[in-house]
Amino acid sequence: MNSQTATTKSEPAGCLSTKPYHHGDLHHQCLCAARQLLEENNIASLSLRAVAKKIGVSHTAPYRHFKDKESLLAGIAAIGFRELTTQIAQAVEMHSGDPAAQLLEAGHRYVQMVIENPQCVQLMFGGILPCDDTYPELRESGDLAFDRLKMIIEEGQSMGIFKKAEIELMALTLWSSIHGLSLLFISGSLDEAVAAPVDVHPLTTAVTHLLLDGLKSG
Amino acid sequence: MNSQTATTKSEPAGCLSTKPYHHGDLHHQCLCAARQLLEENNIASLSLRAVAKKIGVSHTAPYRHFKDKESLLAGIAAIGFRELTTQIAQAVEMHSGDPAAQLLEAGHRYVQMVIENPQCVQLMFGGILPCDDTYPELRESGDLAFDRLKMIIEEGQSMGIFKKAEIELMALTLWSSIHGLSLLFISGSLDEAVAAPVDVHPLTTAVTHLLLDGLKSG
DNA sequence: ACCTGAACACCGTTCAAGT
DNA sequence: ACCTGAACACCGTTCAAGT
Repeated sequence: MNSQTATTKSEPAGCLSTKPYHHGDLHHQCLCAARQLLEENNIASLSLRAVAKKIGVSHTAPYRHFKDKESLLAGIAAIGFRELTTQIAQAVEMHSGDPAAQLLEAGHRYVQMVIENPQCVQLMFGGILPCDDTYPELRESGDLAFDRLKMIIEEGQSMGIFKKAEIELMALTLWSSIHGLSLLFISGSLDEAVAAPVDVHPLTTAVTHLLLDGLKSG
Repeated sequence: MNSQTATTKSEPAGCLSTKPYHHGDLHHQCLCAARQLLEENNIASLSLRAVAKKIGVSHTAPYRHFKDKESLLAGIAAIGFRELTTQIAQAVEMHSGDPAAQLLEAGHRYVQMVIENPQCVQLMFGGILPCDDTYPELRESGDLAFDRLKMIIEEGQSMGIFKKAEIELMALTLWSSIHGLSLLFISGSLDEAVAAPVDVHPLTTAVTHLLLDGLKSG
C-alpha cells in the first residue's frame, strides 16, 4: 500500500496533496480551494493570497493559471452555471412527459443549488463580473439552461396544458420568480417579512403552483 | 451674496463644501460619498479610505461616525430600503382604488430603482451584510414594504378581483417575481438568454400581467 | 515551463497625540 | 468632541530571479 496515494485519497475533498515541485493540477486546485473559501466567508474577503496559502503554494503561483483575481472568480462562476444547467437537465429527465412536474422539480433544484452555494450564486448574478464577452464561457451555460426551460414550456403548450402565450415571456416569468425566491431565501429578508418560519420546500412548491395557475390553458 | 454658501448650494449633489475643522455633517457626507463611489465601481472596490479622500478628510475620520466599514455599508443599504418603501407607497397613492394598477406601478418602480442603483441593491440583498439583528434599521423598512404589498392584495381580494389564496403566499410570489426580474436585468444574464433586445418597461408589464392572470378570481 | 521572493501601491483598523 | 499621522497586518499585481 502506497501511503502517499492513501493520504491523497483520504482527504475529505479539501484538495490537499503531498506537493511535488510541479504538481500540475494547480488550475483545478485553485478553483477548488477558492470555492471553499468563498462559501466559508463572503466574496469581499476572498483573497488570492489566502487561496495560495491553502494549497501550500507561493502567493504568486496562481498567476500562472489565472490572469488576475477576476479571472479566478469567473472560473468559479462558470462551474456554478454548469451545475445549474445540470440540475435542470436532471429535473427534465426525472419527469419526462410531465412538463408541470419538470418545472416544479427544476424549481426545487434551482432553489436548493442557491441555498447550498449562496456566495457562488452572488458571484454568478451579482454584477461583480463584467456582463460583456470578457468571459464567454459564463453566459453559454446560462443560455443553455434558459433554452431547456423554453423547451419544457413548448412541450406543455403542445400537450394543451399551458396557455399559448409567448414562450420566451412565460420562461422569463418562471425564471424570474424562482430566481427571486431563491435570492430572497439567502438574503435573509424573508425571515423578517414573512410571519411564519420560512420553510423552503413547501414555500417553493406553493409559489410554483400559483405561477402555473397563471400559465394554464383555458 | 455669500460666496461660500453659493458654492455649497451649486454643487451638483456631490456633497462637497468648504470644510471647516468641525464640519459636523461628516456622517451624512460619508454616506453620500460612499453611495456615489459604490455605484461608480462595485462593492468590492469601495474603500473607506477613498470615501475619506473624496470628502477631503483624513482616512480615520469616518471611524468617528461608523464603527467599521460594514457599518457604513449598512447605512447605505438602509437608505436603499427606505427608498424602495417610498416608491411602493407612491405607487399605491397614484392608483388608489385600483389594486392591479397599484401592483403594476409598484413593479415598475421597483425595477427602476434596482436598475438605477444596482450596486446598492446588491448590498441590500447580496448577503454581504449579516442577516441577524446587528442592523435592525435594515429589516424594518423591508418589512414595511412587504406589509404594504399585502394590503394591496387584501384590497383586491375584498373587491373580488383577486382569488382568495393565502395573502402572504400571493405577496411572496409577486415580490419574488419582480425582485428576480430586476436582478436578472442588472446581472446581464438576460442579454444573452432572451433573443430580442431587452426592453425593461414592456417586459416588466408583460411579466406582471402573466402573474396577475394567476392571481385572478374565478 | 513552473515557481519563488522582494517590492510597490493599496487596503482596514488601532492608538497616541493634537486642536 | 472631533480630527490627524504613524503603525500594523493585510491585500493585488509585477518582475527579476531561480529550478
